[in-house]
Amino acid sequence: MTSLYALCDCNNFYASCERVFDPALNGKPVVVLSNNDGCVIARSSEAKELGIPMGQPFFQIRNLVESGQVRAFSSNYTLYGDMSNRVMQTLAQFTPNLEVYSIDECFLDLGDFYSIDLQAYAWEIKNTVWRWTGMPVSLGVAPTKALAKLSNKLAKKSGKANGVLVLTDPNHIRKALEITKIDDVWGIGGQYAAFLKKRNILTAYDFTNLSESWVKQHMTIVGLRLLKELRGEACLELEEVAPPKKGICTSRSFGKRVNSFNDIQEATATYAARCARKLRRQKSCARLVTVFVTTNQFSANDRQYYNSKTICMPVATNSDLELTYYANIALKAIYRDGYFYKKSGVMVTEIVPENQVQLDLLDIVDREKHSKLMEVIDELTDRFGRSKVRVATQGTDNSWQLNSNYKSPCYTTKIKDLQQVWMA
DNA sequence: TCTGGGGTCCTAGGACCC
DNA sequence: TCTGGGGTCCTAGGACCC
Repeated sequence: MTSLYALCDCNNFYASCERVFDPALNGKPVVVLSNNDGCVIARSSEAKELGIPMGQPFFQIRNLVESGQVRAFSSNYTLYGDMSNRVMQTLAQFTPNLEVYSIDECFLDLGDFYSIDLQAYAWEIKNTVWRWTGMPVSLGVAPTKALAKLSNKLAKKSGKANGVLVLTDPNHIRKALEITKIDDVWGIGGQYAAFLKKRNILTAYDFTNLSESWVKQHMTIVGLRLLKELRGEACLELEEVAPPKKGICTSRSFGKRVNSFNDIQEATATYAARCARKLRRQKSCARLVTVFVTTNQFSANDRQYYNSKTICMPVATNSDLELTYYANIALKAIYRDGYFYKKSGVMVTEIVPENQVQLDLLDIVDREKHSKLMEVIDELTDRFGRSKVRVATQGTDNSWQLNSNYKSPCYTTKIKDLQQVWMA
């Protein structure tokens, strides 16, 4: 039995999300900015044509935005997450087995659909997603996940394919491998691409002609799997349920330079509480908490400082109160006066399922009470929004918070924002 | 030439992804 | 003035054990 996968990928996802709710943006260059309005993380095709690269610092294109040539948006993850759910639910109509690979990508297992007209089926998927959600997508269909990825990339690039490419014929697969540059292969990053090019491996096809032992020796077992996948042998399985995360991190750059302990303390407590909430959402607890702080690496004038501290807590927890408490102790251990800080973060690791926490006989925390309190806090947060209820250390001033000066309304999730659209 | 040998666990670091 | 924020897996090498 041969395998068959489709990779469905939203075109310019964040930019397209902004467009769905504001058709006036159609045909115009649109960019979406990272947190803190720092740099460009998504571009509409018109913005790409203007030559705006991924990751370009926003201040370098601010003039284009202010002169009206480009529309810029601060990232609005609530909106994007909701749009993503709508797209995935639509895709679920077309196969019982799918893997949500990222916020804008999904693998569909088309297992034994070889007998149907795949070209027509792929077009039906694309058209249905468009009709139901307003999201433009591209589809690549092939016998393995790596080939489906490659096929998807070609579907996007080729005017003839127009967003849908089915690669099942061996001759077509070979042709596709030949015209795919080695740097465009899924799983080949900058380091490996440079390494391979030096040895005159320039295309995906060149790569498939390497020996298994050579690839394994130089690129580990990960490279070997990729080699087999590109040759048509499926090695990567569909992961239908996301495994629980082994580490959870919340970190942000500050909206401005920060040099007061109080501000960093508030930010760090807020990040710790957010980690706790992420833990509760996946029904886990963590034993280790790490706090790090850093100054602005891009600043030539400021004195630089980076440090981190990990604390092993007596009992694995997912309580806001405990995590903010220990994060604060860690922060005090590494904080030094006299620096301008740019970023801090909290990481939790050694994660275990909530119901498998090792208890400690000397434990003085009333865990029953904490867990009930967290339940209430989560409910209030769901209803009234983030940080309406919080630990005192999180503060009320929050002058350290990020810049987000170009945010679109949360069209899909907030009544107030919906009204704004209706009134307009 | 040849310095005992083999197993496990942990960590740091390097590669990749979106 | 201004440069994102998450994650994963794999390997090498050291510590430790018998």
